[in-house]
Amino acid sequence: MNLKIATEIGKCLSNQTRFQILEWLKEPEKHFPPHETLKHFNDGVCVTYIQEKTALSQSTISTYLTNMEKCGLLISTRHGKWSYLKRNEKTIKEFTDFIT
Amino acid sequence: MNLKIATEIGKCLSNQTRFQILEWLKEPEKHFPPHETLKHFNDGVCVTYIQEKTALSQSTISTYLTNMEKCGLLISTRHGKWSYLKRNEKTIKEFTDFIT
DNA sequence: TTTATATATCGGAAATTATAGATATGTGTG
DNA sequence: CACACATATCTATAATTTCCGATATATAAA
Repeated sequence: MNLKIATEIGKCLSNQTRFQILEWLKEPEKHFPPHETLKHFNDGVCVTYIQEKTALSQSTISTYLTNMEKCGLLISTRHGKWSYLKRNEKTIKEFTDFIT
Repeated sequence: MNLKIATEIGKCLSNQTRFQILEWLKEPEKHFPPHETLKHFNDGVCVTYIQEKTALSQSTISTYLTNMEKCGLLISTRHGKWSYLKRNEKTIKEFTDFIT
């Protein structure tokens, strides 16, 4: 972790919706309905579910999630036509260690 | 710690200068000259030293530091005409716990 | 009380971010 | 291949943030 990346993460955490998404993804089963095709949350939650819950537009949420992945906060996995997002606990730890 | 305050902290960490200040304040003696009047760093570093090191204007740094104090990242202590800033480790810990 | 120094606040121009709609791309299905 | 659906990217406008100079306030010293 370095200052530049840490600041990029800070930018993601400077918006309530993005911060909220990171919180929701701590416990996907508690905040999202089960996936019909994929029977588990091992790779996180699909973009559509996250988008519906935030009530922001699809393009906005897609951009948010892309940026959160770019700076390492999230990990994206594609299964067929769906993208699933989960927390990247390794980077999150590096970030909190960097602050502390 | 709650989402709103955590996001305010995120805003402070979304700017490289502010993030850098928080890092410098981990080890004041390493990054700043000794204070002439105050013989220790127990209450942190004065605004002027921080401002000089960043090379941004006095008004900008003053605003930065005020905001960082408002959201709980820093603690401000006045000694005479100087204000000294130090990290608020308690809030920082609450923030990192909130993320994790 | 006047002056000098340290910090805070105000007002505004420039830069960046937020957010949406339109469109493009990727992928499974008929 | 054509279609439907999930996601990504492009473009543009509104909102927010950055950052400064000017000015105000607080405190100490003369």
